[in-house]
This record gives sequence, C-alpha cells and structure tokens, in this order.
Amino acid sequence: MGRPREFCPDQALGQALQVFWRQGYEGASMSDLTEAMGITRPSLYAAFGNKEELFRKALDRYESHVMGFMAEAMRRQPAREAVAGLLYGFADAQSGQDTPAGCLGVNGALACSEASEPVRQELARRRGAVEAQLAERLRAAPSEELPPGAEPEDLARYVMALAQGMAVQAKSGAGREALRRVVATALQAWPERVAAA
Amino acid sequence: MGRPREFCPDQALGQALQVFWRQGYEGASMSDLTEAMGITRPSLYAAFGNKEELFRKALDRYESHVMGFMAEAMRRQPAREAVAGLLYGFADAQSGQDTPAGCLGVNGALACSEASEPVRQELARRRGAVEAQLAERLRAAPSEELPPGAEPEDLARYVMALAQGMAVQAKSGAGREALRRVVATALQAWPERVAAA
DNA sequence: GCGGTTTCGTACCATGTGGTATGATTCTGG
DNA sequence: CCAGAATCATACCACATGGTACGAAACCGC
Repeated sequence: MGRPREFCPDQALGQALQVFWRQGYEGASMSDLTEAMGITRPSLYAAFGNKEELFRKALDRYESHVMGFMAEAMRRQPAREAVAGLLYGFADAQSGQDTPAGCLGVNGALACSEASEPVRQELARRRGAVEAQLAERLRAAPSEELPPGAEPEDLARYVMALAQGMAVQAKSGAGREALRRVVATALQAWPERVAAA
Repeated sequence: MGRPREFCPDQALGQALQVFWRQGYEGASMSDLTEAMGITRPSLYAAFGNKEELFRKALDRYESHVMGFMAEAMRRQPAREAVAGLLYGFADAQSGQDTPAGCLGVNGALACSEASEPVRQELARRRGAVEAQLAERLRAAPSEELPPGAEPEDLARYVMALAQGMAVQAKSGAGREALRRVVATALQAWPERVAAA
C-alpha cells in the first residue's frame, strides 16, 4: 500500500547509467543524475540508497545489458574466435550511436579524489575479473590454437589492454570503423590456422 | 625588486604534476595541490594563473620530462624498433617506482563534468597528435618493414590503443613486468625480418 | 471515510569547491 | 632610511556538492 511511485526504477537507472557512462562517477553530480532520471533528489535516495549504490547498480546493469555479449563470445571455438568476438564486441559497445563513447568501467573512475577510491578499486577489480576469465578460457584451449610462444595469462592481459585502449580512443573521438580496424590489425597477428611448425 | 618568493616554481610544478597524475584534473582539489606544493593558495594563483593553467603547465612538463624518450624512439630504424622503443618506453613510464601509476594524459580527464570539457578535449587532441606523429613515421618506412597488409594509420592507432590500454592496466595495479610482457606479446606478431613472401 | 503507509516536492544542512581581497612582510633602488 | 614593489599569510567570497527533514499528497485495507 502507500502512494505509488510515479517513475519506473529500471528506466531511471538506465538514464543514470548514461550519465555515469558519459561523465564518470565523480563527474556526474546528483543534480545531473536527478535531472536525467526525471526524479527528485529524495526519490532517488529512497529508491537507490546513495550515489555510490546507484553507481554500483548502474554498473551491474551495464555488465548485464551492454556487456552481455561476453559470455557467448568467450564460448566460441577456436580460441581465436573467442578473442575476435570479444574484441569486436567491445569495439561496437564502445562506439554505439545511442550510448556514450567508451566504456563505463574505464570512464567511470580511472583517476579520482581519495573520497572515491572505493569506486576506483571496484572497477579495477571487475576489470581484473574479466581478464582472469579470459585467461582461463585461453588456458583451456589446445596450445595449437594460441599464437606460438605466448602464455595464456600474457595473451589475456594483452587482449584486455587492447580493449581498454580502444575505450580510451573511443572517448577521444574514434568511431566504430576506426576501432574495428584496430581489432583487425591485432587479429592479423593471430594465425587463423596453425601453420606446420 | 620586491619580496623574493620563498619557493621554487619548477619544484612546485613537479609536485603539482604528481598530484594531477595520481588524481586527475577534477580529482585534484586546490587544497590537495597547495598542500603537496608547500604553497599557499594566493601564491599558487600568482605564480600559475588558475587551476587549468597549472594543469596545462604540468602537462607540458610531463611531455618534456616523462615523455621525452618519444622523439628518440620514433627515429629508430627499422620501424619495428621505433614501435618497440615507444611501447617499452610507455610501459616503463607508466610503472615507475617514484611516479604515480598510469599516464597523466589518460588519468587526467577521460570522463568529467561539463565544466572540464576543455581539459578533456585538450588531452584527446594531444593523444591524437602523438598518433599522427607515429602514423607519419610508419608511412615513411619502407613497406617491407611493416607487417603485411596493414595500413600505417591503422598500425599507429593500434599501437596507441595498446599504449593507452597499458595505462589503464597500470592504474589498475599492473606492474612493470606485466606491462613489458604485454609489449612483448604484441611485438611477437610483428615480423623481425621480412620473410620471403 | 478513516488510519496507516509510502511517495512526492520544497526547502534546507554542513562541507568543500575554485578563486580573491587585504594587510603585513620583505626585498631593491635611490 | 625611506618609497615602491612583489610576495607572504589569513580570512573570506559565492557557489556547488552529497545528503535530509518535513509536511502535503495519494494510495490501500478496513
């Protein structure tokens, strides 16, 4: 019972996500957020807790909605296809027409005041988790599927560095085509089929 | 004439650089800066103008001191050596023991409030300038020095993406050894000498 | 229709922000 | 030793920040 809320929390969260994605955690003020969400300040606090909790919820939504392609991409065979799926997926997600440029996890809080350190560390942690997931995927692959002389952990870190670098480039103005060419350039080095050693 | 200043502007600028490098443009408050510089607020404004001008001066100092290796690296022969010099140089600069992790240009203002847009755009512009410089270097190279089937512009963007990605990784906690392995992994794809086509 | 409950909107709080006015202090040139 | 000039330190400004208190409004079960 009680007075029914006049906004859809999910839709409001989507708007908040856009703001955080574009301006980062500290760069997004409560006024920016409430305005974009079409909500008053107390409504926001009642529904989402505080700014940090709201950010974490936006982050969850980002991972499930925008980064949802990752799980399927990781499962592709052979390993090269998995990496290609990830990199092209990142490139597209970072250069969407209806979404801000770059990656929420990278834009969010790379550098920040000491007050936001917890947020920064959480984002670093999540990036590490994805990298570990990819490393595991590559470790499970037959060694013939990997470029010769590369450890799965190093490959995973290399692929993630490329993805995060594309996020920086996207935020700097690089378009989808440019990002896809970056991926293609990287993939040229990864043999399509194993040549006779 | 007049009362002599009691601090060394160059040394103070060095301290300011450290703070901006660690916390970014918006994440660094005037109080953070004055405290690190050992200077009162009015002294800072008298000597450096305002926060944005101070940042630009710190940025200039960063480029000339920390990124000073770039010019020499770009001139190396063949092209692969130039790229290797750049990437290892970036890796080392981003993982110094006495300097903050990552890259000032990337940490500085990837995402920010609208008020700092000029700073963000300036950083994006400078990243683009370096990329253009590298593209020109690669365009001048004999095509046998480049990996087959890659345009100089795409290669340059790829290399810069990797550098910026390493900056994100460094800020996330990756150490020098990890970054150098990322570079090594990338360079394995670049043929040391041209195989007979 | 009434009590209980939840949300709404306004108006507010303490604190921190970038930036300055001001007067005391310390130097140089005459 | 004094006048002018530049820097010093303190105290302050208007404004924005994240976060809340509070009363009116809108719903449900009885």
